[in-house]
Amino acid sequence: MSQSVRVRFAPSPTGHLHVGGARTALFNWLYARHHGGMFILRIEDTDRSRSTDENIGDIVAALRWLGLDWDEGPPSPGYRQTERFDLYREHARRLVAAGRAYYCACTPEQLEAERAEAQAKNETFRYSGRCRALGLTAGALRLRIPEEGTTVVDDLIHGPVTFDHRQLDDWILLRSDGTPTYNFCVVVDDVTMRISHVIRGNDHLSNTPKQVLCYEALGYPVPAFAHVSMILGPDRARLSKRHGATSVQAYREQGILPEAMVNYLARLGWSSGDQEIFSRAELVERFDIKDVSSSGAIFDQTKLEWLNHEYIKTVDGRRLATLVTPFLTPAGLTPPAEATRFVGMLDTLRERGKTLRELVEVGRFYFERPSEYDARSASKLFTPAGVERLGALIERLAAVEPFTPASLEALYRELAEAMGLKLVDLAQLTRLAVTGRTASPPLFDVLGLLGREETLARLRAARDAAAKAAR
RNA sequence: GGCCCCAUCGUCUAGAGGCCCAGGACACGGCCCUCUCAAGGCUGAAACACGGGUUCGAAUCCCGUUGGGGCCA
Repeated sequence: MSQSVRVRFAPSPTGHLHVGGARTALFNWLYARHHGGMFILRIEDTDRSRSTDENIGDIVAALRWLGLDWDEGPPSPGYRQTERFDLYREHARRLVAAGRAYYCACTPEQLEAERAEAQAKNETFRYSGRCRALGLTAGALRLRIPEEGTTVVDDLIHGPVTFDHRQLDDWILLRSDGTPTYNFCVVVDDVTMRISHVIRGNDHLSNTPKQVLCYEALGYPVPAFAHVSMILGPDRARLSKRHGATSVQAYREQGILPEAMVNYLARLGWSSGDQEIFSRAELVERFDIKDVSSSGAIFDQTKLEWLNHEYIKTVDGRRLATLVTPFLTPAGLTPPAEATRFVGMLDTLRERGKTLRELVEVGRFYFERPSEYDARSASKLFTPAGVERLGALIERLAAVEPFTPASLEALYRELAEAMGLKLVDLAQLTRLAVTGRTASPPLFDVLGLLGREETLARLRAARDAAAKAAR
Protein backbone atom coordinates (compact mmCIF):
# COMPACT_ATOMS: atom_id res chain seq x y z
CA MET A 1 0.00 0.00 0.00
CA SER A 2 2.81 2.36 0.74
CA GLN A 3 4.17 1.94 -2.74
CA SER A 4 3.35 4.89 -4.95
CA VAL A 5 1.24 6.92 -2.59
CA ARG A 6 -0.25 9.81 -4.51
CA VAL A 7 -2.48 12.24 -2.66
CA ARG A 8 -3.87 15.59 -3.57
CA PHE A 9 -5.29 18.76 -2.13
CA ALA A 10 -7.91 20.30 -4.37
CA PRO A 11 -9.10 23.70 -3.19
CA SER A 12 -11.67 25.85 -4.94
CA PRO A 13 -10.25 29.31 -5.47
CA THR A 14 -13.42 31.03 -4.35
CA GLY A 15 -11.83 32.62 -1.33
CA HIS A 16 -8.87 32.51 0.99
CA LEU A 17 -7.43 29.27 2.29
CA HIS A 18 -9.73 28.26 5.14
CA VAL A 19 -8.15 26.62 8.20
CA GLY A 20 -10.24 23.52 7.53
CA GLY A 21 -8.79 23.35 4.05
CA ALA A 22 -5.35 23.97 5.46
CA ARG A 23 -5.73 21.04 7.79
CA THR A 24 -6.89 18.80 4.97
CA ALA A 25 -3.89 19.93 2.95
CA LEU A 26 -1.62 19.25 5.92
CA PHE A 27 -2.96 15.74 6.45
CA ASN A 28 -2.46 14.98 2.78
CA TRP A 29 1.01 16.42 2.84
CA LEU A 30 1.97 14.53 5.99
CA TYR A 31 0.64 11.33 4.54
CA ALA A 32 2.62 11.80 1.36
CA ARG A 33 5.81 12.72 3.17
CA HIS A 34 5.43 9.91 5.67
CA HIS A 35 5.12 7.37 2.91
CA GLY A 36 7.58 8.98 0.55
CA GLY A 37 4.76 9.62 -1.89
CA MET A 38 3.61 12.50 -4.02
CA PHE A 39 1.59 15.49 -2.91
CA ILE A 40 -0.37 17.10 -5.71
CA LEU A 41 -2.06 20.48 -5.79
CA ARG A 42 -5.02 20.80 -8.09
CA ILE A 43 -7.20 23.86 -8.52
CA GLU A 44 -10.91 23.15 -8.76
CA ASP A 45 -11.96 26.22 -10.65
CA THR A 46 -14.96 24.92 -12.56
CA ASP A 47 -17.09 27.50 -10.83
CA ARG A 48 -15.78 30.25 -13.03
CA SER A 49 -18.03 32.92 -11.64
CA ARG A 50 -16.51 32.70 -8.17
CA SER A 51 -12.97 31.55 -8.94
CA THR A 52 -10.29 34.17 -9.32
CA ASP A 53 -6.59 34.18 -10.05
CA GLU A 54 -6.11 36.36 -7.05
CA ASN A 55 -7.55 33.67 -4.83
CA ILE A 56 -5.29 31.08 -6.40
CA GLY A 57 -2.30 33.27 -5.63
CA ASP A 58 -3.55 33.66 -2.11
CA ILE A 59 -4.01 29.94 -1.54
CA VAL A 60 -0.61 29.18 -3.00
CA ALA A 61 0.97 31.78 -0.75
CA ALA A 62 -0.76 30.35 2.31
CA LEU A 63 0.37 26.84 1.47
CA ARG A 64 3.93 28.03 0.99
CA TRP A 65 3.81 29.91 4.25
CA LEU A 66 2.77 26.71 6.00
CA GLY A 67 5.62 24.94 4.27
CA LEU A 68 3.37 22.48 2.45
CA ASP A 69 5.26 22.05 -0.78
CA TRP A 70 3.73 20.11 -3.65
CA ASP A 71 5.40 17.77 -6.07
CA GLU A 72 2.96 18.39 -8.88
CA GLY A 73 0.65 21.30 -9.49
CA PRO A 74 0.62 24.94 -10.47
CA PRO A 75 2.32 26.78 -11.97
CA SER A 76 2.76 23.74 -14.24
CA PRO A 77 -0.12 23.58 -16.70
CA GLY A 78 -2.78 20.91 -16.45
CA TYR A 79 -3.61 21.23 -12.78
CA ARG A 80 -6.61 23.50 -13.14
CA GLN A 81 -9.95 22.02 -14.03
CA THR A 82 -10.65 24.70 -16.57
CA GLU A 83 -7.69 23.35 -18.54
CA ARG A 84 -9.08 19.84 -18.48
CA PHE A 85 -12.47 20.04 -20.14
CA ASP A 86 -11.44 17.77 -22.98
CA LEU A 87 -10.71 15.03 -20.50
CA TYR A 88 -14.15 15.29 -18.96
CA ARG A 89 -15.85 15.14 -22.37
CA GLU A 90 -13.78 12.19 -23.41
CA HIS A 91 -14.65 10.25 -20.29
CA ALA A 92 -18.29 11.15 -20.71
CA ARG A 93 -18.19 9.78 -24.24
CA ARG A 94 -16.70 6.55 -22.96
CA LEU A 95 -19.45 6.18 -20.41
CA VAL A 96 -22.12 6.71 -23.07
CA ALA A 97 -20.44 4.22 -25.40
CA ALA A 98 -20.33 1.65 -22.64
CA GLY A 99 -23.98 2.21 -21.89
CA ARG A 100 -23.20 3.33 -18.37
CA ALA A 101 -24.54 6.81 -18.91
CA TYR A 102 -27.50 8.14 -20.82
CA TYR A 103 -28.92 11.43 -21.94
CA CYS A 104 -31.90 12.88 -20.19
CA ALA A 105 -34.14 15.45 -21.77
CA CYS A 106 -36.06 16.42 -18.68
CA THR A 107 -35.94 20.15 -18.25
CA PRO A 108 -34.92 21.67 -14.97
CA GLU A 109 -38.42 23.14 -14.76
CA GLN A 110 -39.99 19.74 -15.12
CA LEU A 111 -37.71 18.28 -12.46
CA GLU A 112 -38.37 21.21 -10.21
CA ALA A 113 -42.11 20.65 -10.51
CA GLU A 114 -41.73 17.00 -9.59
CA ARG A 115 -39.57 17.94 -6.70
CA ALA A 116 -42.16 20.38 -5.43
CA GLU A 117 -44.87 17.79 -5.81
CA ALA A 118 -42.88 15.22 -3.88
CA GLN A 119 -42.22 17.74 -1.20
CA ALA A 120 -45.89 18.63 -0.99
CA LYS A 121 -46.71 15.01 -0.43
CA ASN A 122 -43.89 14.88 2.09
CA GLU A 123 -42.07 12.31 0.04
CA THR A 124 -38.43 12.10 -0.87
CA PHE A 125 -37.75 13.30 -4.37
CA ARG A 126 -35.77 11.06 -6.61
CA TYR A 127 -35.26 11.27 -10.31
CA SER A 128 -37.86 9.06 -11.97
CA GLY A 129 -35.50 7.44 -14.43
CA ARG A 130 -37.92 8.38 -17.17
CA CYS A 131 -35.22 8.89 -19.83
CA ARG A 132 -33.17 5.85 -18.93
CA ALA A 133 -34.25 3.67 -21.81
CA LEU A 134 -35.05 6.35 -24.36
CA GLY A 135 -31.69 6.27 -26.07
CA LEU A 136 -31.56 10.04 -26.44
CA THR A 137 -28.48 11.69 -27.90
CA ALA A 138 -28.70 15.08 -26.29
CA GLY A 139 -29.56 16.71 -23.00
CA ALA A 140 -27.99 16.28 -19.61
CA LEU A 141 -25.86 13.20 -19.18
CA ARG A 142 -26.73 10.96 -16.26
CA LEU A 143 -24.87 8.06 -14.74
CA ARG A 144 -26.89 4.89 -14.59
CA ILE A 145 -26.98 3.69 -11.00
CA PRO A 146 -27.85 0.04 -10.37
CA GLU A 147 -31.41 -0.25 -9.11
CA GLU A 148 -30.60 -2.66 -6.36
CA GLY A 149 -27.77 -3.45 -4.06
CA THR A 150 -25.42 -1.30 -2.06
CA THR A 151 -22.10 0.40 -2.41
CA VAL A 152 -19.73 0.21 0.49
CA VAL A 153 -17.18 2.94 0.98
CA ASP A 154 -14.38 1.47 3.04
CA ASP A 155 -13.24 4.63 4.70
CA LEU A 156 -9.85 4.69 6.42
CA ILE A 157 -11.19 6.80 9.25
CA HIS A 158 -14.81 5.70 9.54
CA GLY A 159 -14.58 2.09 8.49
CA PRO A 160 -17.09 0.61 6.06
CA VAL A 161 -20.02 2.89 5.26
CA THR A 162 -22.90 1.34 3.37
CA PHE A 163 -25.14 3.20 0.93
CA ASP A 164 -28.29 1.71 -0.53
CA HIS A 165 -28.57 2.23 -4.27
CA ARG A 166 -32.23 2.99 -3.90
CA GLN A 167 -31.14 6.12 -2.10
CA LEU A 168 -28.95 7.25 -4.95
CA ASP A 169 -30.16 9.24 -7.92
CA ASP A 170 -28.94 8.77 -11.45
CA TRP A 171 -26.76 11.80 -10.99
CA ILE A 172 -25.86 14.31 -13.64
CA LEU A 173 -22.36 14.12 -15.11
CA LEU A 174 -22.73 16.76 -17.78
CA ARG A 175 -25.30 19.52 -17.74
CA SER A 176 -27.37 20.04 -20.87
CA ASP A 177 -24.99 22.81 -21.91
CA GLY A 178 -22.15 20.30 -21.82
CA THR A 179 -20.38 21.54 -18.70
CA PRO A 180 -19.26 18.83 -16.29
CA THR A 181 -20.54 18.75 -12.72
CA TYR A 182 -18.27 18.90 -9.72
CA ASN A 183 -18.52 15.25 -8.76
CA PHE A 184 -17.70 14.11 -12.26
CA CYS A 185 -14.66 16.35 -12.55
CA VAL A 186 -13.34 15.03 -9.27
CA VAL A 187 -13.57 11.45 -10.41
CA VAL A 188 -11.94 12.10 -13.76
CA ASP A 189 -9.21 14.20 -12.18
CA ASP A 190 -8.43 11.71 -9.45
CA VAL A 191 -8.38 8.88 -11.91
CA THR A 192 -6.18 10.59 -14.48
CA MET A 193 -3.83 11.85 -11.81
CA ARG A 194 -3.59 8.32 -10.44
CA ILE A 195 -4.54 9.40 -6.94
CA SER A 196 -4.13 6.49 -4.54
CA HIS A 197 -5.70 7.99 -1.41
CA VAL A 198 -8.41 10.60 -1.33
CA ILE A 199 -8.09 12.45 1.98
CA ARG A 200 -10.74 15.15 2.15
CA GLY A 201 -13.42 16.73 4.28
CA ASN A 202 -16.22 14.75 5.80
CA ASP A 203 -18.72 16.80 3.81
CA HIS A 204 -17.82 14.70 0.77
CA LEU A 205 -18.63 11.36 2.33
CA SER A 206 -22.20 11.45 1.04
CA ASN A 207 -20.98 12.01 -2.51
CA THR A 208 -18.53 9.17 -2.36
CA PRO A 209 -20.80 6.24 -3.36
CA LYS A 210 -21.78 8.06 -6.55
CA GLN A 211 -18.14 8.59 -7.30
CA VAL A 212 -17.27 4.99 -6.54
CA LEU A 213 -19.95 3.86 -8.98
CA CYS A 214 -18.49 6.18 -11.55
CA TYR A 215 -14.99 4.76 -11.10
CA GLU A 216 -16.43 1.31 -11.59
CA ALA A 217 -18.39 2.33 -14.67
CA LEU A 218 -15.18 3.74 -16.09
CA GLY A 219 -13.36 0.53 -15.27
CA TYR A 220 -10.84 2.20 -13.00
CA PRO A 221 -9.59 1.00 -9.63
CA VAL A 222 -11.18 2.83 -6.74
CA PRO A 223 -8.77 4.80 -4.54
CA ALA A 224 -8.75 4.55 -0.78
CA PHE A 225 -10.82 7.19 0.99
CA ALA A 226 -10.29 8.98 4.27
CA HIS A 227 -12.88 11.51 5.31
CA VAL A 228 -11.56 13.91 7.88
CA SER A 229 -14.06 15.51 10.24
CA MET A 230 -14.81 19.16 9.91
CA ILE A 231 -13.50 22.04 11.96
CA LEU A 232 -16.31 23.57 13.96
CA GLY A 233 -17.04 26.96 15.47
CA PRO A 234 -17.80 27.31 19.19
CA ASP A 235 -21.48 26.54 18.46
CA ARG A 236 -20.49 23.24 16.87
CA ALA A 237 -21.56 24.34 13.42
CA ARG A 238 -18.99 24.17 10.66
CA LEU A 239 -16.47 26.95 11.15
CA SER A 240 -17.33 29.93 8.99
CA LYS A 241 -16.63 33.62 8.74
CA ARG A 242 -19.41 34.42 11.14
CA HIS A 243 -17.29 32.77 13.84
CA GLY A 244 -14.45 35.18 13.21
CA ALA A 245 -11.09 34.63 11.57
CA THR A 246 -11.08 31.52 9.39
CA SER A 247 -8.39 32.11 6.81
CA VAL A 248 -4.80 31.10 7.22
CA GLN A 249 -3.88 34.55 6.05
CA ALA A 250 -5.76 36.13 8.97
CA TYR A 251 -3.77 34.10 11.48
CA ARG A 252 -0.56 34.99 9.75
CA GLU A 253 -1.47 38.64 10.12
CA GLN A 254 -2.24 38.14 13.79
CA GLY A 255 1.33 37.03 14.27
CA ILE A 256 0.93 33.28 14.45
CA LEU A 257 4.09 31.41 13.42
CA PRO A 258 3.70 28.92 10.59
CA GLU A 259 5.15 26.11 12.70
CA ALA A 260 2.62 26.83 15.45
CA MET A 261 -0.22 26.82 12.94
CA VAL A 262 0.96 23.52 11.51
CA ASN A 263 1.36 22.01 14.97
CA TYR A 264 -2.05 23.22 16.08
CA LEU A 265 -3.83 22.03 12.96
CA ALA A 266 -2.14 18.66 13.20
CA ARG A 267 -3.25 18.21 16.80
CA LEU A 268 -6.80 19.18 15.92
CA GLY A 269 -8.23 15.77 15.20
CA TRP A 270 -4.99 13.87 15.34
CA SER A 271 -2.92 12.81 18.30
CA SER A 272 0.04 10.71 19.26
CA GLY A 273 -0.19 9.82 22.92
CA ASP A 274 0.05 12.76 25.28
CA GLN A 275 2.41 14.81 23.19
CA GLU A 276 1.34 18.32 22.29
CA ILE A 277 4.35 19.87 20.62
CA PHE A 278 5.71 18.31 17.47
CA SER A 279 8.43 19.43 15.13
CA ARG A 280 7.69 19.09 11.46
CA ALA A 281 9.98 16.08 11.27
CA GLU A 282 8.18 14.41 14.17
CA LEU A 283 4.86 15.04 12.50
CA VAL A 284 6.03 13.40 9.31
CA GLU A 285 7.43 10.55 11.30
CA ARG A 286 4.42 9.95 13.53
CA PHE A 287 1.48 10.87 11.33
CA ASP A 288 -0.91 8.08 10.49
CA ILE A 289 -4.45 8.22 9.17
CA LYS A 290 -5.56 5.67 11.71
CA ASP A 291 -4.88 8.13 14.50
CA VAL A 292 -7.13 10.75 12.98
CA SER A 293 -10.28 11.30 14.99
CA SER A 294 -13.68 10.66 13.47
CA SER A 295 -15.50 13.42 15.32
CA GLY A 296 -15.63 17.11 14.60
CA ALA A 297 -13.34 19.49 16.46
CA ILE A 298 -13.93 23.01 17.62
CA PHE A 299 -11.25 25.48 16.62
CA ASP A 300 -9.75 26.81 19.84
CA GLN A 301 -8.02 30.11 19.32
CA THR A 302 -6.78 30.15 22.91
CA LYS A 303 -4.93 26.91 22.54
CA LEU A 304 -3.49 28.03 19.22
CA GLU A 305 -2.12 31.10 20.99
CA TRP A 306 -0.68 29.01 23.78
CA LEU A 307 1.13 26.86 21.24
CA ASN A 308 2.26 29.93 19.36
CA HIS A 309 3.64 31.29 22.59
CA GLU A 310 5.54 28.06 23.16
CA TYR A 311 7.21 28.55 19.80
CA ILE A 312 7.87 32.22 20.41
CA LYS A 313 9.57 31.33 23.68
CA THR A 314 11.93 28.92 22.02
CA VAL A 315 12.72 30.15 18.51
CA ASP A 316 16.15 31.34 17.71
CA GLY A 317 16.56 35.04 18.48
CA ARG A 318 17.64 36.06 15.01
CA ARG A 319 14.74 34.24 13.44
CA LEU A 320 12.37 35.89 15.90
CA ALA A 321 13.79 39.23 14.85
CA THR A 322 13.08 38.57 11.21
CA LEU A 323 9.61 37.30 12.09
CA VAL A 324 8.76 40.40 14.11
CA THR A 325 10.20 42.95 11.72
CA PRO A 326 7.25 43.00 9.30
CA PHE A 327 4.97 43.82 12.22
CA LEU A 328 6.96 46.90 13.22
CA THR A 329 6.18 49.25 10.38
CA PRO A 330 2.40 48.80 10.55
CA ALA A 331 2.69 49.60 14.25
CA GLY A 332 4.51 52.82 13.38
CA LEU A 333 7.87 51.63 14.65
CA THR A 334 11.30 51.30 13.07
CA PRO A 335 13.50 48.26 13.51
CA PRO A 336 16.60 49.00 15.59
CA ALA A 337 19.80 49.42 13.63
CA GLU A 338 21.74 46.98 15.76
CA ALA A 339 20.63 43.41 15.33
CA THR A 340 22.05 42.22 18.65
CA ARG A 341 20.23 44.90 20.56
CA PHE A 342 17.00 43.97 18.80
CA VAL A 343 17.50 40.32 19.67
CA GLY A 344 18.22 41.38 23.25
CA MET A 345 14.94 43.26 23.41
CA LEU A 346 13.05 40.30 22.01
CA ASP A 347 14.61 38.04 24.58
CA THR A 348 12.98 40.13 27.27
CA LEU A 349 9.67 40.15 25.42
CA ARG A 350 9.20 36.62 24.16
CA GLU A 351 7.76 35.39 27.46
CA ARG A 352 5.30 38.25 27.46
CA GLY A 353 3.56 38.07 24.11
CA LYS A 354 1.62 35.18 22.63
CA THR A 355 1.69 36.50 19.09
CA LEU A 356 4.16 38.53 17.07
CA ARG A 357 1.73 41.37 17.14
CA GLU A 358 1.50 41.25 20.94
CA LEU A 359 5.27 41.19 21.12
CA VAL A 360 5.38 44.51 19.34
CA GLU A 361 2.80 46.07 21.62
CA VAL A 362 4.37 44.80 24.79
CA GLY A 363 7.76 46.07 23.62
CA ARG A 364 6.61 49.38 22.26
CA PHE A 365 8.37 51.27 25.07
CA TYR A 366 11.74 50.23 23.68
CA PHE A 367 11.03 52.30 20.60
CA GLU A 368 9.09 55.21 21.98
CA ARG A 369 9.38 57.34 25.07
CA PRO A 370 6.27 57.24 27.22
CA SER A 371 3.80 59.83 26.00
CA GLU A 372 1.93 59.60 29.28
CA TYR A 373 2.19 57.85 32.60
CA ASP A 374 -0.32 55.41 33.95
CA ALA A 375 -2.51 57.73 36.02
CA ARG A 376 -3.15 55.50 39.02
CA SER A 377 0.49 54.64 39.45
CA ALA A 378 1.63 58.17 38.81
CA SER A 379 -0.53 59.54 41.57
CA LYS A 380 1.04 57.02 43.89
CA LEU A 381 4.66 57.28 42.79
CA PHE A 382 5.16 60.77 41.37
CA THR A 383 5.09 62.44 44.75
CA PRO A 384 7.53 64.96 46.24
CA ALA A 385 9.43 61.97 47.62
CA GLY A 386 9.34 60.41 44.18
CA VAL A 387 10.82 63.51 42.63
CA GLU A 388 13.60 63.39 45.13
CA ARG A 389 14.29 59.71 44.48
CA LEU A 390 14.32 60.26 40.75
CA GLY A 391 16.88 62.97 41.30
CA ALA A 392 19.08 60.62 43.28
CA LEU A 393 18.75 57.94 40.62
CA ILE A 394 19.66 60.31 37.84
CA GLU A 395 22.74 61.34 39.70
CA ARG A 396 23.87 57.78 40.38
CA LEU A 397 23.00 56.40 36.97
CA ALA A 398 24.97 59.11 35.26
CA ALA A 399 28.06 57.81 37.00
CA VAL A 400 27.58 54.07 37.28
CA GLU A 401 30.10 52.00 35.40
CA PRO A 402 29.54 49.79 33.48
CA PHE A 403 25.94 50.41 32.46
CA THR A 404 24.91 46.76 32.61
CA PRO A 405 22.02 44.92 34.24
CA ALA A 406 24.27 43.42 36.90
CA SER A 407 25.85 46.65 38.06
CA LEU A 408 22.56 48.49 37.77
CA GLU A 409 20.94 45.98 40.05
CA ALA A 410 23.76 46.27 42.53
CA LEU A 411 23.41 50.03 42.48
CA TYR A 412 19.65 49.89 43.04
CA ARG A 413 19.94 47.47 45.91
CA GLU A 414 22.59 49.57 47.55
CA LEU A 415 20.69 52.79 47.05
CA ALA A 416 17.44 51.31 48.32
CA GLU A 417 19.15 50.12 51.42
CA ALA A 418 20.82 53.49 51.97
CA MET A 419 17.49 55.27 51.58
CA GLY A 420 15.74 52.83 53.85
CA LEU A 421 13.56 51.59 51.02
CA LYS A 422 12.76 48.30 49.43
CA LEU A 423 14.03 47.50 45.99
CA VAL A 424 10.49 47.42 44.70
CA ASP A 425 9.96 51.09 45.64
CA LEU A 426 12.80 52.26 43.46
CA ALA A 427 12.14 49.72 40.76
CA GLN A 428 8.50 50.59 40.22
CA LEU A 429 9.25 54.28 40.26
CA THR A 430 11.89 53.81 37.61
CA ARG A 431 9.69 51.50 35.60
CA LEU A 432 6.91 54.05 35.49
CA ALA A 433 9.37 56.76 34.53
CA VAL A 434 10.96 54.74 31.76
CA THR A 435 8.02 52.80 30.32
CA GLY A 436 5.01 54.77 31.48
CA ARG A 437 3.61 51.67 33.12
CA THR A 438 4.21 49.47 36.12
CA ALA A 439 4.51 46.24 34.17
CA SER A 440 7.49 45.53 31.96
CA PRO A 441 10.30 43.06 31.42
CA PRO A 442 12.96 42.94 34.16
CA LEU A 443 13.89 46.51 34.85
CA PHE A 444 17.65 46.25 34.75
CA ASP A 445 17.56 44.47 31.43
CA VAL A 446 15.34 47.21 30.11
CA LEU A 447 17.65 49.94 31.30
CA GLY A 448 20.66 48.16 29.87
CA LEU A 449 18.97 47.83 26.51
CA LEU A 450 17.83 51.43 26.55
CA GLY A 451 21.33 52.63 27.35
CA ARG A 452 22.53 55.28 29.71
CA GLU A 453 21.61 58.25 27.63
CA GLU A 454 18.08 57.20 26.86
CA THR A 455 17.49 56.08 30.42
CA LEU A 456 18.63 59.39 31.81
CA ALA A 457 16.56 61.32 29.33
CA ARG A 458 13.44 59.42 30.31
CA LEU A 459 14.19 59.77 33.99
CA ARG A 460 14.62 63.53 33.66
CA ALA A 461 11.40 63.83 31.71
CA ALA A 462 9.63 61.85 34.38
CA ARG A 463 11.15 63.93 37.13
CA ASP A 464 9.89 67.10 35.48
CA ALA A 465 6.44 65.61 35.00
CA ALA A 466 6.41 64.41 38.57
CA ALA A 467 7.58 67.76 39.91
CA LYS A 468 4.78 69.45 38.02
CA ALA A 469 2.23 66.98 39.31
CA ALA A 470 3.47 67.13 42.87
CA ARG A 471 3.33 70.86 43.03
C1' G B 1 -37.88 15.41 4.85
C1' G B 2 -34.58 11.16 3.22
C1' C B 3 -29.65 9.35 3.66
C1' C B 4 -24.80 9.58 5.96
C1' C B 5 -21.37 10.88 9.90
C1' C B 6 -20.40 11.97 15.06
C1' A B 7 -20.95 11.63 20.70
C1' U B 8 -14.92 10.96 27.19
C1' C B 9 -13.67 17.27 31.58
C1' G B 10 -15.83 24.20 28.91
C1' U B 11 -12.12 22.93 24.61
C1' C B 12 -8.37 19.45 22.03
C1' U B 13 -7.69 14.55 23.28
C1' A B 14 -5.54 9.38 25.73
C1' G B 15 -8.30 5.13 26.19
C1' A B 16 -8.85 -0.34 20.88
C1' G B 17 -13.20 -5.53 27.67
C1' G B 18 -10.19 -5.89 33.37
C1' C B 19 -3.98 -1.56 33.96
C1' C B 20 -9.66 3.70 34.58
C1' C B 21 -13.96 5.41 41.27
C1' A B 22 -10.76 7.56 33.55
C1' G B 23 -4.64 10.05 31.95
C1' G B 24 -2.43 14.53 29.36
C1' A B 25 -2.88 19.55 27.34
C1' C B 26 -5.43 24.53 26.87
C1' A B 27 -8.48 27.63 29.74
C1' C B 28 -9.95 28.49 35.08
C1' G B 29 -8.85 28.67 40.85
C1' G B 30 -5.04 28.33 44.88
C1' C B 31 0.05 28.28 46.60
C1' C B 32 5.36 29.06 45.72
C1' C B 33 9.15 31.99 43.21
C1' U B 34 9.72 37.35 42.46
C1' C B 35 11.90 44.57 41.20
C1' U B 36 6.44 44.71 38.24
C1' C B 37 4.20 41.83 34.46
C1' A B 38 5.13 37.49 32.57
C1' A B 39 7.50 32.77 32.47
C1' G B 40 8.25 28.55 35.65
C1' G B 41 7.12 24.88 39.70
C1' C B 42 3.43 22.58 42.77
C1' U B 43 -1.70 22.03 43.41
C1' G B 44 -7.33 22.13 42.89
C1' A B 45 -11.99 21.81 40.47
C1' A B 46 -13.78 19.58 35.95
C1' A B 47 -15.98 14.30 31.56
C1' C B 48 -17.30 8.47 29.79
C1' A B 49 -25.11 12.10 26.65
C1' C B 50 -29.30 8.65 28.15
C1' G B 51 -31.65 3.71 28.20
C1' G B 52 -31.39 -1.28 27.25
C1' G B 53 -28.59 -5.55 26.23
C1' U B 54 -23.82 -8.98 25.57
C1' U B 55 -20.07 -10.44 29.35
C1' C B 56 -17.66 -12.90 35.49
C1' G B 57 -16.41 -7.75 34.03
C1' A B 58 -17.92 -2.09 29.37
C1' A B 59 -15.79 4.51 28.48
C1' U B 60 -14.41 0.39 25.32
C1' C B 61 -18.95 -4.52 21.77
C1' C B 62 -24.48 -4.54 20.00
C1' C B 63 -29.42 -2.12 19.75
C1' G B 64 -32.40 2.01 20.64
C1' U B 65 -33.25 7.17 22.26
C1' U B 66 -31.59 12.04 22.43
C1' G B 67 -28.43 15.70 20.73
C1' G B 68 -25.08 17.86 17.08
C1' G B 69 -23.13 18.06 12.16
C1' G B 70 -23.08 17.06 6.89
C1' C B 71 -25.00 15.69 1.96
C1' C B 72 -29.21 15.87 -1.42
C1' A B 73 -32.07 19.73 -3.18
